Amino acid sequence: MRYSIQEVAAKTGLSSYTLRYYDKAGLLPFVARNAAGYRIFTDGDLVLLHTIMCLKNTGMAISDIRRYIDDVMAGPTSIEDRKALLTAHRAKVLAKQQALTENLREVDYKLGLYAAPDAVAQVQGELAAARADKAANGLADPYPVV
Amino acid sequence: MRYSIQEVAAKTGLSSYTLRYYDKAGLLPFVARNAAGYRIFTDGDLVLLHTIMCLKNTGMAISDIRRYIDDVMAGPTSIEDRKALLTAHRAKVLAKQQALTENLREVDYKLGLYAAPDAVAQVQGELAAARADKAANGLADPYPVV
DNA sequence: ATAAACCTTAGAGTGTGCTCTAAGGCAAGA
DNA sequence: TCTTGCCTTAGAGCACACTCTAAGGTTTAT
Repeated sequence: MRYSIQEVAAKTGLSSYTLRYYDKAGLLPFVARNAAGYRIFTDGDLVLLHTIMCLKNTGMAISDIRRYIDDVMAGPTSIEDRKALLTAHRAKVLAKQQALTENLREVDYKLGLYAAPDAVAQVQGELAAARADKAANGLADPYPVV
Repeated sequence: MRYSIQEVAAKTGLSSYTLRYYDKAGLLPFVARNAAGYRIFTDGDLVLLHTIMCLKNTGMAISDIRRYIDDVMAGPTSIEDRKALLTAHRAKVLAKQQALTENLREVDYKLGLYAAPDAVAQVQGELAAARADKAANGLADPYPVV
């Protein structure tokens, strides 16, 4: 099957602007053109585009995705570079996942506090502590009077 | 304890530029000033700054963090808004975590392929399939000859 | 008193990833 | 043939989160 840029946009959820931007950035060197210069995507192109979106969705920079695509275009000789690229990327994603989980725990703690039956009392306690901290340092109270 | 902007920068890992940017964006209305206009941070301020970094690290936009800080300044009357804000944020973070995990599985699949003993053969197979896909659609082969 | 090292502000500049506009070519139906 | 609606490009514009510069005031040590 052959697909126009709008069809690919509909299939992937990317805008046609974004697809052209990716092409301009060197991410789509494999996409063919017809006699008029229109892009013609094939199913194989969609598989590669899926990989690109996968890397993008895990936070890889466009410049690094480009390096990966250059590797794919180069064939089997680039396997070592692909491995290095993806291994480094994988480590970054794992670190990000862990940080996300830790930070989310704190958000959950706050949410638990706000959902507690004595939420008002607890929040008032926090506010009192913050005011005491300012007073102990000889600083004005920045919290509006309730 | 009282801390200068540089001391807070060293403690948090944020630059002094970023701290001033956050202040300008309304994220630090609770930070006091001395007679000369210098910012004076207290330990209580660092707790709030930690919360700000926690929200930032989970991908919350500055404008939403500002709304949360406005809530904190307003005291217990804003508990419902804080709950709404954090609940919505939590859902987004969970969705992001899940997407990250799914996309990482595909990266891992690719890595497994490249690490396999027959990696070269598999990559050559992929390349052959991509070339066949182009040929089947009457399109030129974009892959350089090896 | 003066130099060095802080701090302040306003506002300009940067990097990333889009997002859109303008000007024009191509395709298909009335 | 004309209109409508695609497609193309180059390049401008935008949103976000910083990051830095310039000009000037403050603090501290010598």
